[in-house]
Amino acid sequence: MVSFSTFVRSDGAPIYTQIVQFIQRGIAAGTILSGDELPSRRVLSALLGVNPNTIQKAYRILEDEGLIQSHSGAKSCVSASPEQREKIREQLLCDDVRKLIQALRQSGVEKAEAAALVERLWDES
Amino acid sequence: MVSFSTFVRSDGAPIYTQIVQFIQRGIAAGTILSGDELPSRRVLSALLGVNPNTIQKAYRILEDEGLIQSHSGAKSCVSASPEQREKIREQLLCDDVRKLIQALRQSGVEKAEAAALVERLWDES
DNA sequence: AAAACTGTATCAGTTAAGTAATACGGTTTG
DNA sequence: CAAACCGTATTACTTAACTGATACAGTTTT
Repeated sequence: MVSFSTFVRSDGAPIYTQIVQFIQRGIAAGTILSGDELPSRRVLSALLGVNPNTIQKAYRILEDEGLIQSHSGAKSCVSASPEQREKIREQLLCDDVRKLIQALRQSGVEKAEAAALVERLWDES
Repeated sequence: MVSFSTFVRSDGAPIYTQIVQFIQRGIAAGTILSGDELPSRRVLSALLGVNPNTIQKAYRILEDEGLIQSHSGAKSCVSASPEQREKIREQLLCDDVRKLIQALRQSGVEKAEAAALVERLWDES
């Protein structure tokens, strides 16, 4: 069963987006494995204090991406192949890093300072 | 006069937010200096192809932060003290980097790999 | 002074997010 | 079989974000 105990609702991003990313990153990290059962829409909605439709929206997106499978009546489960996992990991990482690089460049930061900043702040979180 | 020639409208973030960040990062980088005139609401809206109200919203935020000054009838101009500049630079950088670190952590990336990734992707953009 | 600019304010329209209630059919469990 | 769960679908409402159009008063420029 996929655990949401480490899930933290953060900034202004939509909840369903945060849920999608939580699953995606869990798969990328290897924390969430293929075959793992997902909490039902009703259970997770009660757990996170949101509407079941919000969970459904997130699960729907993940299913469209081929990362989970849903069968009417039964619990949904993760179904990410190793190829998908590696692909999504690479994509997530590059997207995140590129976004930071663009921001730092606009702030006049150089390559060396950027890398140093990442290492310095890594342990403070 | 503050130039928007390097401004590129990117992802799904609100335009007024992107404008605010563009100015903030320009000040942090030293590209935009105190005393520089800003394009008027109408001129910039025509330049970027958006509504004047969108520009007004961005300028209003910057004024509330004390980074620019507006006098009814006259052009707005940048008014960021060196202390403000350093403060905003530190804040922007840390916010951006911390956001990345949190994302990479969730994806199971280690500190060394993160720094290496930043350096590797730095020259590809 | 007149024209052309400027910032400011107000109202309206569209879209998306989030919540809510309800219903139906399939699967699992006792 | 029956109860309890599951996924799915539909409709409606509220709120905020974002954009758009217009009008008004002050400043600059000629």
